[in-house]
Amino acid sequence: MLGDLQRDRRSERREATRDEIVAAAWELCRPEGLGALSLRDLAKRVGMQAPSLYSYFDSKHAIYDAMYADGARAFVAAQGEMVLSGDSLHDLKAVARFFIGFCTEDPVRYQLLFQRVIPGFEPSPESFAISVASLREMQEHFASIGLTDPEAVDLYTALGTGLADQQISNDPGGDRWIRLVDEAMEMLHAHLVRRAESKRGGVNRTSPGGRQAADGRSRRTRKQR
Amino acid sequence: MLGDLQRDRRSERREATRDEIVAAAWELCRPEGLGALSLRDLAKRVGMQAPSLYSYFDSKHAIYDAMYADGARAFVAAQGEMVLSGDSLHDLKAVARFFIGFCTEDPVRYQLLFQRVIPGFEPSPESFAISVASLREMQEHFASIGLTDPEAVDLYTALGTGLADQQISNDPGGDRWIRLVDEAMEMLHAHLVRRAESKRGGVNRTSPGGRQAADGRSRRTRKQR
DNA sequence: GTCTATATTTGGATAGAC
DNA sequence: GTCTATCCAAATATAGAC
Repeated sequence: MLGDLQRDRRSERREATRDEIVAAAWELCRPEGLGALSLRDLAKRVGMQAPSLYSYFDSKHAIYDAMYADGARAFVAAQGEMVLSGDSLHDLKAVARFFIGFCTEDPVRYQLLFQRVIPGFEPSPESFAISVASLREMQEHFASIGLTDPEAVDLYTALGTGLADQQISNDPGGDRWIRLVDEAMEMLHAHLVRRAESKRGGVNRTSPGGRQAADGRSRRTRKQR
Repeated sequence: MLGDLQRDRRSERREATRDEIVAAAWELCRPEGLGALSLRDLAKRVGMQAPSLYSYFDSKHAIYDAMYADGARAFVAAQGEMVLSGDSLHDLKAVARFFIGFCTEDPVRYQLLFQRVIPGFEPSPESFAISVASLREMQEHFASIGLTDPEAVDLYTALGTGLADQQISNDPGGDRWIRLVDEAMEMLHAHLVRRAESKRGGVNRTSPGGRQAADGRSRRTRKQR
């Protein structure tokens, strides 16, 4: 039992150091992008010699992978903060604001999670599983407001990533596209209502207070932003 | 005069080789992204030794810059192929299809032109000027169909890049988002019409055959996708 | 677990013969 | 303009003392 306690303290310490390294890696990448990460610089920043990092990570890619998992977990956490009302337009806006906010508040994280920029790197199955779960959760949100049509969801994700991407690329730190989020969602909502009227099935016309049954189970498991 | 002729032949040859190098660089980047370019590999691919490249380019960044200029020129050329009718919805679709087609047909080019992925690289003023000119041309297209409101243009670019980006990241080689272009543009058009009705000024409700005076000179010169 | 020392590889870039 | 030879710097990664 005493052995157990010791092992616990040790692995806690170890975890803390790993987290410290990952945090330092983010900071190191912030100014110049993910490609600018080097083990020497990283070690210096946490007060180690470069080889010592190998006590914590097997390779540089393993560090990227830990960063990926970290970013994905941040996404899940932020997603948990969202409060949905059941009103489709309101919730469309809420989810979009959340997504664009998450992307723009840390462009490097966005780069790692959503773009393939490191030659040869892809997240491990374990890290990837985190983001898959969060995307499933997002699809459940969509379903809860009656948004089950795959094409409608695709339209939504295109709008969301487009706004985020333009904001990051062309007005970093500003709000030129962020402030268009509500208008964009109103546009989409109106379109989906019209679409539903002609096709039957789509978003709720008006949100009847209560939540709609999540009748449409998500149809795709494919990775999607 | 004879001297002139000789110099001409020589510089033509030189230009041809430069082009050959740039073309090889594109191919080399295609599989793994821009970060995977190395001078040794590049030289090997064109049948040279690495140092010989320095007869043609001063540095690796100079090669990226030539690639950038090449990509921007391709954009201009493709843009020239577009035929616009003066009908706002039709032209909205045409421009969007052009843009998404251009982006998705060569994701690495998209990466170089529209994303900052190489640590420390930015295009030279001369190369950048090419893309600035093409963006001005695009804004004139917008103005010609009465799309002069900056926010409307921003909404348009967000939609365009979002569709392109999702297509590249989540369905490379497919058409899952490409096939949504027309619907997206109809959505945008309807929105702008409604917007115009309440605000006065926006897109033409219906396209009166002839072109509308490009009254609204583009209000921003800022770089924009 | 951290260090020093070093291996190894691979970059980009230069010098100088031809 | 192209080559060989080489430099130099930086990178990842390993070995082994402490």
